[in-house]
Amino acid sequence: MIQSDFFTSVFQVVKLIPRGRVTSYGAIAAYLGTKKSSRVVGFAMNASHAIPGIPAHRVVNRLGCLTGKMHFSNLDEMELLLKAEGVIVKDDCIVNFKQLFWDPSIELEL
DNA sequence: ACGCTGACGTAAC
DNA sequence: AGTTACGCCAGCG
Repeated sequence: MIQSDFFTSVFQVVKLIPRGRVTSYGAIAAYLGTKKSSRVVGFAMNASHAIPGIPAHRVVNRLGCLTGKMHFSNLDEMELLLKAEGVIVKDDCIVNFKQLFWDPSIELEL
């Protein structure tokens, strides 16, 4: 185990995010059963920098805003990647976030 | 070794 | 209904 179980769980869920979809920290946290640990989920994403295959750009806050873009090499990186997948990003926020929202507690349940 | 902060979200006032 | 405070876990000062 390179990361803690919680971190690993987060990574697993994030890696399962389909292309062109996005999810929120809270959704992942809720899926893990610790919705109060949403902060830790975001923090886990920080560790994702060392993990290839972790589309952190697909993970945004519950408002659909690219709050984590600042942590990318280039601020436009996250936004660019999302746009490349068909995600409409305006003012660092996903316009059709509700439409592209991918909830693990729902998608994975089905 | 102790305490603060941090890519959020919910609860309480 | 809006604002403030708190909780979670781990990394870093």
